[in-house]
Amino acid sequence: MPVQNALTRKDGRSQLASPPSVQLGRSFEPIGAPTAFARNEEVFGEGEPAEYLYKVISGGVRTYNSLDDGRRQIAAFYLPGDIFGLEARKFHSVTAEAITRSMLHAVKKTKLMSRPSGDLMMTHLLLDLTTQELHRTQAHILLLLRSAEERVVGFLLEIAKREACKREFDLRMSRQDIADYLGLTIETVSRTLTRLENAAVISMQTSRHIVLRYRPALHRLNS
Amino acid sequence: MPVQNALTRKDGRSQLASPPSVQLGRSFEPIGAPTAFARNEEVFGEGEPAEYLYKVISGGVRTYNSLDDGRRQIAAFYLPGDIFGLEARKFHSVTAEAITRSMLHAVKKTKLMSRPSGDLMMTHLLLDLTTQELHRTQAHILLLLRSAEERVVGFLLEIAKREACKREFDLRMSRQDIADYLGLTIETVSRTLTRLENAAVISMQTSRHIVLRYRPALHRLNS
DNA sequence: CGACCATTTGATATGGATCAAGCGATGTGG
DNA sequence: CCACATCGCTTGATCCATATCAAATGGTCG
Repeated sequence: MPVQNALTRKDGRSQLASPPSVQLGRSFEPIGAPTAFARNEEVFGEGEPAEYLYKVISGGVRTYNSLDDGRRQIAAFYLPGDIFGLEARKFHSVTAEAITRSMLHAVKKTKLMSRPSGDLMMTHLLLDLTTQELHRTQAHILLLLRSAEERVVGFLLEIAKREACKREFDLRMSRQDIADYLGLTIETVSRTLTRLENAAVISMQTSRHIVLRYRPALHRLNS
Repeated sequence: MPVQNALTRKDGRSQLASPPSVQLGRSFEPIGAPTAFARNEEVFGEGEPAEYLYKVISGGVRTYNSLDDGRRQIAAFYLPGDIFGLEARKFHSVTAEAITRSMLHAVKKTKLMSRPSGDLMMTHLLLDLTTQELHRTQAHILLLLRSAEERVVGFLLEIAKREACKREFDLRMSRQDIADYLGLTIETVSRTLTRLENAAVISMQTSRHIVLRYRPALHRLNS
């Protein structure tokens, strides 16, 4: 069931005061039907031509770079409502995969361009999206400098902010995904979550279900 | 003496096939005179309104976030020809300071907007700059995941690519600046450089003057 | 020359990686 | 319906890269 946040209401209009000119939904009025992707299915690969933008309807997507030493750096997670597929160059610099079964809405960029005043609209859309990506990326850098515990807490707060219920939610991604996003090992992520649970800061009914029990501590750790 | 690279020739036109629509110089034709900034002088501070774009004429600039624990994360170094001051929001999210005595050319954004077809041009300019920033930031993330040695080598190659002479150059920034950019301590940066010199991969006449002596080893380390 | 600041070098401590094993849920074939 | 394999996660023991603490060196400017 797709989560509907302020940027993804059916009518495609935001109710938030949009920082620059963020009305992303507007340019993404349904054209064609959403496509289904299976868990771990590739949406596009590094190096392929970047012709489409995608909007997550349900499920979730990870984008990543494969490192030469076999590791994987996850660049971002895209949750329902998020748009991805944006690239600076003509080709994708990351690979995108569904993290769970997902519905994605794809729009060909040239199609957007060809509509009346498409160029201006497209440029604005791209600027908004790029700006948002830049923000996300800068925040990611700041996260990577911190201790393992701070990274994990930062990650939980980041996800919580984007989920419908900010206090209790299911993680769509595996421990390995989280580790690859935070630049940690799976063991460290696991141990850190266990420690947070022991400290009664969070609780986990199952390994994928998180309850943020004591926010002040989380924000203190996230300082 | 400002370095002139392909993007900053006097006529403001690039000779490179520009990836998206990068013609940054064009919009930055001299309006008013450049301003001098002393070493460590602040150009703008975190939280201030972002009204101007700046172009580095000579010297260099660092942008950074102050971390709550007193550390400092340098987001980027801007060298002659680079444009900075771009912000997603209405306010600066970083502080900018001159790393050496620098000449900067400032252009008020509203001024660019008010010129004929200013809005379209401005949007394109912002998109180009934002895209470039996004690239830089993504590359920065990948750098931060590597070992100390790989980070330092990556940094040297990154700087070399942007300097006039790619084999031999002066570092405009201190060891502390480098450390804060790479998420390392000053001691680790220093030790790593010493080790590279002992391995005859680089040489340093002075601590600020770098000669890349053996590229293959550098690229191997950068893999 | 002397003070100051940036850099280097040395000794030790430690957070997180690595290696290894155990556990719990889920699914499959007999 | 149960034995068993598989997969994702957790837990434990040890190791190592980098931080930390401390001091020496060198370069610059008054």
